[in-house]
Amino acid sequence: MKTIRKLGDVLRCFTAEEPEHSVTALSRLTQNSVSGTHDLVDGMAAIGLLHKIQRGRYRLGPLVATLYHTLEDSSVLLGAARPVMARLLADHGETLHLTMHDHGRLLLVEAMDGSRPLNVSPTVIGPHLMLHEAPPGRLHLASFSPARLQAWLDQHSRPGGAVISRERLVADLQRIARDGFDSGPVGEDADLMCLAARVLDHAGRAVAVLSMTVPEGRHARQPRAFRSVTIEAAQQISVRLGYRAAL
Amino acid sequence: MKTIRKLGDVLRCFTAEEPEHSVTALSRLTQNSVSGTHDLVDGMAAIGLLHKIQRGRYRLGPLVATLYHTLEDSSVLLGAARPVMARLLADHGETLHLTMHDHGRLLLVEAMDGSRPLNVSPTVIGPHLMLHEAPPGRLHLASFSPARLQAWLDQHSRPGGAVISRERLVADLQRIARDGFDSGPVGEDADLMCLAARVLDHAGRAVAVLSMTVPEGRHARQPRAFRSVTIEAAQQISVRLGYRAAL
DNA sequence: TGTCACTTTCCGGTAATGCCGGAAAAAGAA
DNA sequence: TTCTTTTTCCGGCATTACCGGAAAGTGACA
Repeated sequence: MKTIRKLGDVLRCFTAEEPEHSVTALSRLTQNSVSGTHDLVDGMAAIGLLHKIQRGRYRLGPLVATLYHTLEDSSVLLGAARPVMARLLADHGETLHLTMHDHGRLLLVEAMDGSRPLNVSPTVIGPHLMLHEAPPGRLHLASFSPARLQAWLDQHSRPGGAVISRERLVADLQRIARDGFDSGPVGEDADLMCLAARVLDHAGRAVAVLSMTVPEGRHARQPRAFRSVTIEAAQQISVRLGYRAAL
Repeated sequence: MKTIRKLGDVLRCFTAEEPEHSVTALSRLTQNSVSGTHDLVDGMAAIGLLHKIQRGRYRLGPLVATLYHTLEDSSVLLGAARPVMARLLADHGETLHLTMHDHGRLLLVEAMDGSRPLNVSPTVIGPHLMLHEAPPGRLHLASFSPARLQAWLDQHSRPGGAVISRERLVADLQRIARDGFDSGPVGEDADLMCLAARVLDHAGRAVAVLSMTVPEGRHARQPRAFRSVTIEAAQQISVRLGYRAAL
């Protein structure tokens, strides 16, 4: 299904930072011919996935909004997570994210903006991050099957490498998988501390990750408290999904 | 681009009422072979547009949420409409919709739930409606080019027909285009009164329709007031988009 | 206004691949 | 278990997505 993969590549080019693209820009980004990209983009605009503002200016289209509304109405995960996240936000005012992963990519399902005078921008966590670069992604990695993890590592730890020490990462992931929790900076930014906890569904499968990202200063004052409220909230979501802790 | 059209067809099968489908169900709905549908759905799940819950149970996927968040952050229309709609909701408490259209289909961009004891369900307006069945869609039709309207009519007024009187509809559309406003029931439901007004962008093009749907009883009491607040709100959105009324 | 540089759009030939029916595998139902 | 239903896999064929090149369109600049 080459067409669909390309379609996905094109869709992923549209981000909050770059919400608008021309045909040539997309063809460069996706490494395809201009004319081929034109056909693709034209089709996507025809079904409403993209919207053609002007000659050669494309943005995400109205179908995205339509689909999102049905997702919103029907997603058990969102339904379970929203109230818990809202409560967490009300209590602590820190920036929150709910993520999933998809074929080695981090997907942002829900983001809530912190309400404090000094708080973390909600855009720090997003699809632009490699999985291993921040706690949410590492938690996703930690729930990969061994074979899948192998494949991911083979793909990303090769040349000069995104992953510096493969052995180190694997060891970390084992610990993370055991705890269902990870914390650390986001990428290289030592001013941020991201705390991430696993969300499990009724069958005990890892379906998502809840994370709270706070300024390192505030975190340093009471690290254990932050850790426990994050884990606690993630567990509440899991329970709402039908997970029973003590089986 | 057959693949993309099919992809669109599949996506549109997912609604708030039917958020989950099996492969065979989708193949029936889209009138394609089971195996072909399987390939398609598999690919869509691979890029995250769909999510495979279990063997043969598909829902919309996390990519939809991700894309929506970037749309939300970047869409000038949403940015302009949201505050106006929120204000309108606060003032009157009636159910609101912001729609666009796409190749003869009604697309729901934003919906806000009424806050009164008796109010209209937000699901009455949606992609399931034919364009001519409710005021928002008629307003979209009214801004079609003559040729495009011809094509649409040819397609929908044929056999025993969705459109009963073609001449009547055309006359109505001319009036609607002139006023930038339409009101009437939603489909056959005479208990509902939907008031819809056109939203124009900086270049004076019709980009969306704002509508307010109220119980007929409340509407009958002060029809002119409802009409004017709806038109007023739509104009506010247009102005926020850069439209200048008195050119 | 005319020229130039660039981008988008159109178009036809061809290699690739999406599509289909049929078989196998998996999951329930009884 | 056995039977039924649904999903998944597979190979061959026809369709079509893809590409390069040409044409049309757009904006910049003098």
